[in-house]
Order: sequence, then C-alpha cells, then structure tokens
Amino acid sequence: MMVSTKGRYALTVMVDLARNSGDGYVSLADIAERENLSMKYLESIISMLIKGGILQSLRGKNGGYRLARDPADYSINEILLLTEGTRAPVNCIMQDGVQCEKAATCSTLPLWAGLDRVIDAYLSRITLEDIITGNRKKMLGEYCSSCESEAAE
Amino acid sequence: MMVSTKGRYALTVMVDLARNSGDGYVSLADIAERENLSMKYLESIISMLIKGGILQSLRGKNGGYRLARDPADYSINEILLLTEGTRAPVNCIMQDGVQCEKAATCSTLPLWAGLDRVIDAYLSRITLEDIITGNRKKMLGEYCSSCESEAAE
DNA sequence: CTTATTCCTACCGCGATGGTAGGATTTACA
DNA sequence: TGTAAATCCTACCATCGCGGTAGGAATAAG
Repeated sequence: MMVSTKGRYALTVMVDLARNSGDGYVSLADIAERENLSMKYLESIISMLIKGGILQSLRGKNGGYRLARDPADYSINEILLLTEGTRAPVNCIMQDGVQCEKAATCSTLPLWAGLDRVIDAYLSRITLEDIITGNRKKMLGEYCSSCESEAAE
Repeated sequence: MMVSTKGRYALTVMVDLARNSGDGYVSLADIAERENLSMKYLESIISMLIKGGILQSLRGKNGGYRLARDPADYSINEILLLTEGTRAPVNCIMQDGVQCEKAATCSTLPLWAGLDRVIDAYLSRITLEDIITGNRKKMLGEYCSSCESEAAE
C-alpha cells in the first residue's frame, strides 16, 4: 500500500521543474543538488518521464529538462502511473480491463475496485499546479467540515 | 501502491469465517481447501490475525478459528492494518505522528497526507458485513451519480 | 576540439514477498 | 490411556523489486 521513492522522486522532479522553469532547460545536476537526491538514481527516474512524454529534454551543453505542458495540465495520477507502472491496489484489478477468472464470484473484488476508484478520483483531481501553489484545501479538505468546497467539479 | 497477498488473503479468511460460522470453530484445512490457498501460508497470516485479537482459536481436535466479533464490527482498515503493518502510502507519513525533518517545507507532503486520508476514510467505512452481503452501492457507489447515498456518515 | 550534458546498459546489495518443512503442543474422544 | 486432529512455533528459502552505482557512448554549444 505504498508509493515507492520512484513515484515520490518523480513528483519532486516535476515540482522542481515547475518552480524553476522559465530560464530554458534545467540540468539534472541542478535538480539533484537542489533536492538533495542521488543524481544517478534521479536520472533513471527522469528517463521514465521522458519516455512517457511528460518531460522534454535537450542533450549536449546547456541541455537539460523542462515540462512539456502547463503545470495545471498534469494530474498527479498521470505522473505516478509512469513510475509506479500501475495504480491498482491489488493485481486482480487490471488496468486494461482483463480480470482474473474468479472475478464473477469473488466477493472481495468490489472492495478493491471501490478502493481503486477512490484513489483514482483523488489523484486525478489534484494537479501539479495545486502542489506548487500549496492548495491545501483541495488536497486535505475533502473530509474537513470547516472547509467550504471550492472545486464543485 | 499495492495491497499484498497477505492483506488480500487475510480478508478472504475473514469473509470465509463470517460465511461459515455458527457451527463452532472452522479448521485451517477447511478454509484453505474452500479458498484454494496454501494451508501453510494461510497459517502464518492467520497467526497475525490471532495476535491482533480479531480472531479466536481453539487448539486440538475439533479446534480451529472463529471471528471474535460480529462481522459488522470489523472495518476493512482494521483487518488490513494487521497484515500490511501500515496503511500510509508513503513512509514520510508516520502513523504515530512523527514526521520527517523536512515536513515543514515539503510541498508534496499535503498530497500524501490527503491521499492517506482518502484511503483511510474509505477502508474505515466499509465493514466485513458489507462484503458478505455484497453491498455494492456502499463499496462502488461513492462516485456513482445514479446512486442515492445511503450512508450519510 | 573541448566541455557539458543527456542517454544507455549493466551491475549489485538488501529486504520483503510468497511460500515450504518439520516438529512441539494441545485437545477430543474412543 | 492412547491416538488422531488440530493449532502453534521456528527455521529456511527462492525470487523479485527497490534503491542505487558505474562507466561509457552520443550529442550539442562555444
């Protein structure tokens, strides 16, 4: 029931790029130093984000990375999917619709499906921009009775 | 972001016991055969549930296991916590309130905290009885607009 | 042509997962 | 009293993913 460091670091990179964009491409060394993370490990994580098309890169001198889109156009779900591979909480929930052969009679499947939907709904609703602007009401306020809902969806 | 087989099997055992109770204690062999799972592996999982106090056991001939309480009094969260150890999606969210030293300035922490709250709210709301009665509306209907809410919380 | 950078492949220790094996202990019942 | 049926306990083990390291090839700026 854990998001690995891969997913957390990926999000950290995205946040770092969102904050430090504007002056072209940002080098891996800069990101690693700012975030105090292993450069080599970050490199492998970033390559997943590149292959997923959510980051752009430029090789050679003065090269580096930058966001492909506006921060508001990234859902957290999208970022985590690239590094975690799947978001489903159990492997009997398949992303492509294929289910295990016991699905028809499995009494616990609706629970896992429901859990998956709850997680999906939350991570799809929060954007990269919500994080960099510190929108705590949107991130934490879902079950806070003292918060009036601002996202009426 | 996965619930391991330990957690899934634990829930399977609880459901099996809830369904086959009434005639005293149920043996491990019976559970394993019905659910088609490894007896020895189930044994180690059940021992966690015993130590957690949510199952009762009887040794010797005609012994076995049974629920300690009514199915409606078990939340799924409680069952999974015993086998998974933690429910927090990232290790920077501590169950006992202790946080990492960067917590004050970490911009992604509210996201993980919010995700934890969403998962906690869902798993705490669903009970063992909801599963054995197949309460699909409660398990799946949270984001289904055609379902009138029955659990007003 | 040198320097700074990404890209690619390979490797590696560690711990958790998903089991298996065997015996000690306890209880019912004949 | 003895035996069968059951839980309990300890140890072991193969495999896999995580978290990370290393070294070099390709590319681009100046």
